[in-house]
Amino acid sequence: MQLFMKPAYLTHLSTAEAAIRATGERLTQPRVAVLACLLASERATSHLDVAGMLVDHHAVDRVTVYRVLEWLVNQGISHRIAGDDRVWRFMINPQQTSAKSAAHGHHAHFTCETCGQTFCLNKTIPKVDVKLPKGFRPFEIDLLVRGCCAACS
Amino acid sequence: MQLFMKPAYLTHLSTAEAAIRATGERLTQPRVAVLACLLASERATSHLDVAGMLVDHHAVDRVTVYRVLEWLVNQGISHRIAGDDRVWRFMINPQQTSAKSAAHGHHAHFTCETCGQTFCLNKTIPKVDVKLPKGFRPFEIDLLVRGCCAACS
DNA sequence: GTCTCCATGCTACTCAGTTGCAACTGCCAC
DNA sequence: GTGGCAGTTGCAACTGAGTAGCATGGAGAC
Repeated sequence: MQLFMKPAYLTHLSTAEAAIRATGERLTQPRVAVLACLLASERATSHLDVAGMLVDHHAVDRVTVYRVLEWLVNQGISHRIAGDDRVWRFMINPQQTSAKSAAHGHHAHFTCETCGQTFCLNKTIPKVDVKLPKGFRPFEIDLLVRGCCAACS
Repeated sequence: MQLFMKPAYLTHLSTAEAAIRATGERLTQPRVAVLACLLASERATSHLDVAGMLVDHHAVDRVTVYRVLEWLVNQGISHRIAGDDRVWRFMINPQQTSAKSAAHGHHAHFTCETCGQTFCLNKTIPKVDVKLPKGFRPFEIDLLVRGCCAACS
């Protein structure tokens, strides 16, 4: 008898598998499971969240979660955000498949000061017009909006 | 005989003292010294940098440095930035004196990926035009530009 | 099926930041 | 100037995110 709902990430396992195959790197169970977690989450996810989601069906060592998340960033599949609580949070890049260039450019996020959750704003890319001092060259622009999300308003 | 140069922050002690008096809170040596350090620094300063600057003339316990820096943020005198290395860095607010509202609004910073230093861009406030999803209310916008600073270019 | 090399899991570690508590001190009232 | 007290500081111990080293395991090539 199954008393608990299936975790949402299980429905993303095949997508995750395909994305990892596309990189040409090794296909392993922890990589598929961690990526499926990110795919299933609409919000920025910490390593602890990932480990928590996996604990029932694909228990993965916490160090491995760290390494897989870093690997996903290196592959350009996801990117990471430094939160106010000194915890890295991870999100799938809008262009899910692995083009490494996707890791660079604009990132825009919204952090709710009430519930602490972080959302990606990349669907509505903000216009930013920055004038830098002489000699400063920009590579990448991160935008973080703090406020109150729809659920907490 | 004085073999070493006077640390730069010593010239800011009186300004720091005045700013702390203006808050109406207690005037203590660690508060004056830490604030003088921030005033003397054009870049974002970590608690370790502050403790290092003070070690010769105003040695302050590291826990006290943490507490004073947090107090300065609460007073609206400075603000803090979460860096890529999970270390808080602190900067004086452009409107140095203590209006608490100064802590809210726009913050714009530039982080050099070569030397790791963070600069404040508030002299040239960038234009940001963000469209948020329905129900999301913004309080504050942080902008972080990554790139290469003038010295490293 | 075998072999090789990369990924994983485990343990131990580092380090930024926090907590608890006793001692100290700035400031106000007298 | 003195006394009292609340807020601040310093110290030691702790927490928790992230990292390093190393033996083992397993994916993929042959």
